[in-house]
Amino acid sequence: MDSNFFEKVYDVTRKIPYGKVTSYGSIAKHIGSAKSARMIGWALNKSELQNPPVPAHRVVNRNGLLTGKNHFANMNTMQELLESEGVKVANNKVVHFEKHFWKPE
DNA sequence: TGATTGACCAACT
DNA sequence: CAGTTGGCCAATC
Repeated sequence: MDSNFFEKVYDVTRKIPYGKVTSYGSIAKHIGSAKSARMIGWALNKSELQNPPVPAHRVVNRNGLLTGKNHFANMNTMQELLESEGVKVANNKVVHFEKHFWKPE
């Protein structure tokens, strides 16, 4: 509504199907600003305050690296969630990232 | 109110 | 090849 940016970020992030992941840049690009990927991080940071909560663990950087794991309650949370959904994670990085990569329509 | 930072990405040096 | 800078927008200090 007012915060179109965050709204879109949350909306797209919630649309990520089970066992899929996406990158900040893709979301930002889908929103309209490919360079505002930094804002995605801000949005997801507050995502836990949003209702319903946003699966921020399905959002990784361009390299498939779990850059945001540090912002989770526990650093293992993100990796465990991804593995729990079928996404293999090695060294805080998504394995076969492009394979699990999901692009917002 | 001005300056800094922030879960990024891409280009340049 | 590695480090720095620019860019985007919003929130925090």
